[in-house]
Amino acid sequence: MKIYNSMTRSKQTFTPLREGQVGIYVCGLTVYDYSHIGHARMLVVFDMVVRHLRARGYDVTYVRNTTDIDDKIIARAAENGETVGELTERMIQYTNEDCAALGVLPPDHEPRATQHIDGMIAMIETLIDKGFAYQGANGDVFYAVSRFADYGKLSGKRLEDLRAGNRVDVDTNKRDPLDFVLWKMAKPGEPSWSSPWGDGRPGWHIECSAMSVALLGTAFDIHGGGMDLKFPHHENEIAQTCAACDGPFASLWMHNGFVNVDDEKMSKSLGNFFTVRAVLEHYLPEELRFFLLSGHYRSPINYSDKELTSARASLNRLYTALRGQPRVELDPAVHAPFEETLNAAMDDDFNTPMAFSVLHDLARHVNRARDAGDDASAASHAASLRALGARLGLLEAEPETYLKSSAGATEGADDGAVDALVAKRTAARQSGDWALADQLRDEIAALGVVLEDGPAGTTWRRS
RNA sequence: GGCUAGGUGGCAGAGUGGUUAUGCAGCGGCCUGCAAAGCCGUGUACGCCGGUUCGAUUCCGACCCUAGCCUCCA
Repeated sequence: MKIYNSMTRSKQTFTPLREGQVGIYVCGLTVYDYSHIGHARMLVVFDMVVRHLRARGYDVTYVRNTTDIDDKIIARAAENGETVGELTERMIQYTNEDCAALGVLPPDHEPRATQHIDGMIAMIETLIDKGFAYQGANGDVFYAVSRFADYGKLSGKRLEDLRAGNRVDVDTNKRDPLDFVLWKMAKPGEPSWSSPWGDGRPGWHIECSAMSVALLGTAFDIHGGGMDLKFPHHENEIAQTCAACDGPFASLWMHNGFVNVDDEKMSKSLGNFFTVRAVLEHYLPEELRFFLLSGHYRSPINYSDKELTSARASLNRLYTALRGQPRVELDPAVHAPFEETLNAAMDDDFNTPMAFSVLHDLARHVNRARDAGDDASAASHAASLRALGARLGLLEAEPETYLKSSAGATEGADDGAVDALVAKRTAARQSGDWALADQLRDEIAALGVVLEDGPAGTTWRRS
């Protein structure tokens, strides 16, 4: 298996530190608001990665943290007139709901920053003892970036360049403007923990260093997160963990690309911000998952109605092939070549677009066999399609249910009402009243329902 | 300005030193009461300019353009 390593900027053969076992740590969410489709991509991408590693026989320990203490959380809680705990608990619940909808399996460990404060304090103490950190005049503890020789290696930046392009306000508490905070002294009324330096709370970067070390040890296989986390977050994590623990940290760094809207980065100031729940008012969760995996995980993808509609069309084709196919055992002779192709695609740095083409290929085989009257072949190809779809967390719904489902409200046209209209039209067709039948079809179409007259009768689906 | 990714047919999006990606849309055919779905057929795409090569979209160099990061951020 080959995976692109952001650290070396090349695809490399993946060899776990311990044979057959993979430890993966992914930077999760800061829970102060609903999750948006950018978060969804990160969640879905690493879910896909973990699913594939497991399918290939690795015993995976997947850790995805939650940042539940942070400036924005404190500010938002105050705004809402609720406690930090109430806000974060609520947002974690919402995120879990989003994950469940998107077929994102729960990680093995979901540490929260506030559960690991002791580990963070211990790590900061070690960094101070080793001369990598110091307390500023205001009491905050900072990491001395210049002490860490490899600083900038991941993001390809040099300290001089960073200083040259520095736009950070001069902070007289720091020795170097690039130094970052490890421990922040509490302001009155803020949540705080006692520490050797006084009451305060951890800086963002130390959280992930402490949590990853606590759950996976100092050295583990894969560290992931969004593109934007590469600098400074991951750079700082490396500086912290390597300095504190005297050893190698993550072997491989994976970064997923962004979700853009109208070819621009999503941001609240541009007003092009989409939360997962807002999108799910118009599209099925599986459509969103399909869209998020339809491009390579490192490439940017552009969110738009057109793209989501296209995902819907693809999924309709796949489910239509599955529709009416009996569930049979996999036929190894049929399945092997397709599975091999899918594995080869996924083994090559998780090439999901190519994996998708295997799914479409299989759908064509199902349809072709069905049209040729070869029911056994159609059924076994359908079994393969289901199995390989499941590898990607797709096509696991009952086709009939999926095709009749709709993201939005069905506006009074529930399944029963549609069935009744279809029955009426069937009667008209049987009596040869094509005019009435066509009129009824128009009425049904106005409800967002497409009819398909087949030899076994009329079926319908929501478009 | 520095760093990092990219520029592929109408759209989206893989990939490859010479042979079909795939999906959507289009066109023709089959099927259908008509449709829909499906099947079959159908597109001399690879930013620009040089170079290497028998041959480059694929390798090398220059150029142009785009995006992300350099500030909280998936």
